[in-house]
Amino acid sequence: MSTARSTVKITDVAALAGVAPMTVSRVLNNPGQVATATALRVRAAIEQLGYVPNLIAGGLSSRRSRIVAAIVPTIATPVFATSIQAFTDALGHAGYHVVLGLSGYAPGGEDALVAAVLGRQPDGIMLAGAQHSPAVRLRLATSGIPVVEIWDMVDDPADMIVGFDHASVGAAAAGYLRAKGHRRFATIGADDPRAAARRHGLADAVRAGGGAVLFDTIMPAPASIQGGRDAVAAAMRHLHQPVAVFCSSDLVAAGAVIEAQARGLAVPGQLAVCGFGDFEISAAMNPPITTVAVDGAEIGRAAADCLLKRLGGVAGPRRVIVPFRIVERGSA
Amino acid sequence: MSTARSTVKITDVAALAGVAPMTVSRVLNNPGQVATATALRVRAAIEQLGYVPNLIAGGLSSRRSRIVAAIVPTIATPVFATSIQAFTDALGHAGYHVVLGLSGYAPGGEDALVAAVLGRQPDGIMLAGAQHSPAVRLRLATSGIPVVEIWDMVDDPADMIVGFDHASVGAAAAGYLRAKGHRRFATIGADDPRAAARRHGLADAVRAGGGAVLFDTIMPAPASIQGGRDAVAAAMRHLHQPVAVFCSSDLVAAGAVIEAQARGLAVPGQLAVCGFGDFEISAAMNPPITTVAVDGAEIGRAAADCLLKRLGGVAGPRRVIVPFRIVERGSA
DNA sequence: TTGTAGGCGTTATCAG
DNA sequence: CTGATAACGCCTACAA
Repeated sequence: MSTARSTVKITDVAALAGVAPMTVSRVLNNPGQVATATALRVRAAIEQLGYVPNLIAGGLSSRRSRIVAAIVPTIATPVFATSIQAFTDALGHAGYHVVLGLSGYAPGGEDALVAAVLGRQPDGIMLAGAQHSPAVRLRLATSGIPVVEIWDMVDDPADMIVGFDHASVGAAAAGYLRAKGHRRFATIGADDPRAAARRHGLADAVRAGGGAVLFDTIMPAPASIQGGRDAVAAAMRHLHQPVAVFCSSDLVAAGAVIEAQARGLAVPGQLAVCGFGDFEISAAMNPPITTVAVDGAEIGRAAADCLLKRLGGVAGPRRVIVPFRIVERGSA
Repeated sequence: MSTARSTVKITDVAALAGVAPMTVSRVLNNPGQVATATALRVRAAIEQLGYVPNLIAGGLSSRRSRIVAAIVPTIATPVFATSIQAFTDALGHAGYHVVLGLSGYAPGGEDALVAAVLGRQPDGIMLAGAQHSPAVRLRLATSGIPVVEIWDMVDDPADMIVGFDHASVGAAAAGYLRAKGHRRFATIGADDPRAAARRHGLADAVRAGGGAVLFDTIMPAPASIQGGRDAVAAAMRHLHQPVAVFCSSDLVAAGAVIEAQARGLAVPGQLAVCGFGDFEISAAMNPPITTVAVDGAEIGRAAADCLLKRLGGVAGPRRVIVPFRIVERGSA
């Protein structure tokens, strides 16, 4: 490859190879349609000129941008970061690029972002959660492109959805903790809709079983370790008997364990702690933290698969349930 | 906004508003040039039709994609995630979208990614680190677009660079720990070039001061809490006197503290621990972890500023040094 | 302040 | 298997 100028275009390659631009295009996009000898000459010319196809022009012409948008509240927390990582990897291998949109946790942050990103003519779009404003839903519907929602599960997704039911997570945690003999509960969680669903799932199951939820702490999203510490510190002013705390995130759970230990409370004896997410920190703590494990990377991969299937014209499932499971460790 | 079909284009808006397409374009891109009354009619038409400009077409025509590429090894670790978060936010406010590229830590992962993403005709590109293959450097140079490297500092950046010198971080940590009376050291770190530079910076300073580095542990990148635990567990078979460990990441440092506590070693008495990054976990641990703080979000913001300045035709600094500082806490 | 003409670089389509 | 032609939807440049 020579030190080519930046403006090598398909016509330059075609001229050097002695073919029409269309043939160069075919070598790149439909190699099977081109005679081997011709393709060889074209590839040599591409190499020699350092030609990089202009995907903007190609996208305009073909009406396929080969871009997929991914919109999540934040990537500064492991939940979405792992999914985005896997999603981007999977799509990258298929020749797609991911445009990242960070909507924050403020209501309405999503709308402007979706509008802006749709102007990019993405071939598909991925969104965190299944709760979107009517404006967003309308935009998605009129855009006509495949949509995958992730990290949630509802009966009526906008299009496709990959995740699990959060209320069931709470119920499963309640079942596990009850089986361990706990009857008094507390929750600590971030102010976000999915965390709320898990909290309610736990509370409903606990009450149905004759237990009690003595204390709820809600902190601004995203969840944090320090938030967990602070919440336990505050709760200890009110709670004078052992409880089991269900945390909206393993970060919170880790904070709860740290604060308990700093106060000389036995974990799980005086404070049993159950987290959510199975982040790395949970297995590495001492005691290791019992948690509800969800494979965020698998969610990202599955979401990419859904999109790629649809873009390939294959009808895939509308709802993909990625299982969660309770990982019993030392903290509860 | 009615439930418009997906293919509303600028000519539709123009027809409805009774103006030329160019006037619609001006309303969107150069509002100052259009009479207020005209602009009002145009905006009404845009609203009514639910028009979303096709940025692909606009980009092809204007030769400005309003896309910026960001290429980092991973976002599954707080280091780059916070920078990407801030970078994306800052550019989003200026009307740019970020295309995310995840190169991994394997050598050569960057090359294909840069080539592919340059086909997208980004207006600028951000890369983690200042060490790139000759192929990548050539591509960047011939592309002619602004480049910002982040999280490193060298004399000869590809173009612009925002970060700090990693050897100095190691030296500063050594200085701090020596002042605390430590003479025996160990390092635990990920196998990545910047971590290596910090390690060497520490080792050089330690030796220059008559101290000794007794033990080095290198783990595959990215760094992890469990990696820190394992490293301390392994080191304890060889070390029978107190040492100060310098960790390549606060995750590693947290693992070191957890493992030490699990073994009944006093921190900092028998094992002093210094981390890097000032991630949330460090302040929240007990004892809280002494670390070298770097503002990853500030790096992302500054990188965005550099790019935006250049794209706006303003000459900015080539090298922006984002300071680090030692945060003294309980672990060292 | 507004409009007209032309082209951005590629690919769909149809013809050979 | 290869080529010619005509868009794709918008914006730059110039003209009125």
